[in-house]
Amino acid sequence: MDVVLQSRSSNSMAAEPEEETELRRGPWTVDEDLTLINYIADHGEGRWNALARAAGLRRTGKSCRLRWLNYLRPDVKRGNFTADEQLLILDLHSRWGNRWSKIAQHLPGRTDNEIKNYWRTRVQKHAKQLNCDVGSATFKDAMRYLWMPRLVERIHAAAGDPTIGDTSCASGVRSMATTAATATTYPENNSAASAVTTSRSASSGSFTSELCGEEKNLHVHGSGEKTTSGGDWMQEADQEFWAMHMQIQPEDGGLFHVDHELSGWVQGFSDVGVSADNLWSLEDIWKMQ
DNA sequence: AAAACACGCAACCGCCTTAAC
DNA sequence: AGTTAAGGCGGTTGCGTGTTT
Repeated sequence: MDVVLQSRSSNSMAAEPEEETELRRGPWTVDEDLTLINYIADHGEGRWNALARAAGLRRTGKSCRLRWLNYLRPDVKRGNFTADEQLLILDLHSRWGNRWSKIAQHLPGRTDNEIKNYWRTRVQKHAKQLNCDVGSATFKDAMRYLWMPRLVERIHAAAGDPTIGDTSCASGVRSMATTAATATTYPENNSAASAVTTSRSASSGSFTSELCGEEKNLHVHGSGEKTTSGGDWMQEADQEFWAMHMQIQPEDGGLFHVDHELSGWVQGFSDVGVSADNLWSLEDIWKMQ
């Protein structure tokens, strides 16, 4: 069943007579959207190839399906992801990987395409800034112990949680436990290493040693952050991440360990006389590499 | 003001699975 | 059991737009 596809760069709707049977590609027009919406309203969705023909749309069934599911469906939620949604994405991705449609099932109104785009544009960008792979232990550490707790802080702050002033590792993860536990249910919750599993153990009292290695609270700097779901919370967490992996002083005066993956860098920094205090910007880190 | 660059996102591609015949 | 078409999914592309130089 060969079809002739009109070039993506050619958006002209003024088809020549001999092109009447050509399938269109590229951005959808308002007319096409209305045609699809009206047809589905009358006849329902499914059997997309037949639907495309019956509706008089010169599109593939696949294209119609994609347009409907990702854009035209009335329950599609638009706009930025909330902190809850971002937290959920990070958590579910940590256990399921790139199973976008599966992840999307737990975010009502969000499409797999949108989540995939979010991951690629936001999350992978930060992995790149940390100069690590998204599958690396370094990145997972940053995600679990800093980005996710930071998101939970934002969720609680937005909800007016008075305990949110305490931004310690323990309190952040403790908060994450309650939020993640109530955010959704996980039909395949079998990942012992996942952040939420960890945080669930946190609620039973063993979180501090699990997450921080020692019974020490890491004091992270309040940055006058906004309590809305927007903002570059990852950037802030990046800074905390590097601060935590340098040998900075916890509240009791002890020292944190330095991860194996980062020890080389840390040594390099100390070689050139760089302390944790002036490592507030990733830009500086890149320059020093 | 203009060119270069970076980013976000809609849409397409190709592969795999499933269902119908 | 084999074939084929449709649906579903993850990966990738390319365009529009905003930002930086």
